[in-house]
Amino acid sequence: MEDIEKVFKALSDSSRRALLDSLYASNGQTLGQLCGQHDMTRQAVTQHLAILEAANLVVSLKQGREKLHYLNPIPLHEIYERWIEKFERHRISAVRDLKHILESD
Amino acid sequence: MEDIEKVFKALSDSSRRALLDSLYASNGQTLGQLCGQHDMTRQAVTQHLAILEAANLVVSLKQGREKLHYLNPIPLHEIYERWIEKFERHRISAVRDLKHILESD
DNA sequence: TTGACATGCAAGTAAATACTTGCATATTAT
DNA sequence: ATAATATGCAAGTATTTACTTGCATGTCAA
Repeated sequence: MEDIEKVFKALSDSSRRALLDSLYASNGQTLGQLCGQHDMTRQAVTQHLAILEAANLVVSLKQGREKLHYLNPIPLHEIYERWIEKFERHRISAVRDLKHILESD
Repeated sequence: MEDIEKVFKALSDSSRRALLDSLYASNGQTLGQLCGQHDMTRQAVTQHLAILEAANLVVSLKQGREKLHYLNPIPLHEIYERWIEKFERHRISAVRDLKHILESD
């Protein structure tokens, strides 16, 4: 799968976005800590984290028997460069044009 | 479904992202024109466009027997505000910190 | 008004996805 | 050493999703 495809698919699930929010609030959490904040089984959290890691949105590091999880903002930056920036550039005028088009029916 | 959920799900499919690219290259295309550029059945394109419309990424307008499709950049802006901007703010330092963390194992 | 064209609608199928369950392995503390 | 803790692995299930198929409706041109 293409890299950016993995990122979008990872972000398309609300449980995974909630995990990212947890890590934004407190970076470097263990699997157990993340489980404590979300109403999912540990295995579900593990699988979601694996998808986030495959998308490179999360980087993990084993320390003893614990696994620490860190956010990586780079894939979000890539989405910005590919899918936000160019639309953002003409956003105001594009919305104005769109309104005119829709009014003319 | 939450609004931003619809947007992420809409963006998580490569066929739909390709349709957005087509509309970015040439806004206001009919269903038939979009079908001509993508190796999918008309019905598949219709269903993808319905998902893009439900996410408000595309706005359509019937004109006679044709249906015209226009990009709407607002949902992308909302993703930017909710999911990109705040990570972007500390991106450089966050990546530096991440490297140090990963080097220390 | 008849035929060609553009799109709509809905049921069915196959594949992908999220989640569960049960057991296994590795690390730390007593 | 032993028990508690933290995580890994893998098979099974249920839901969602993408896609196909077939027919229906609406619009325009000759």
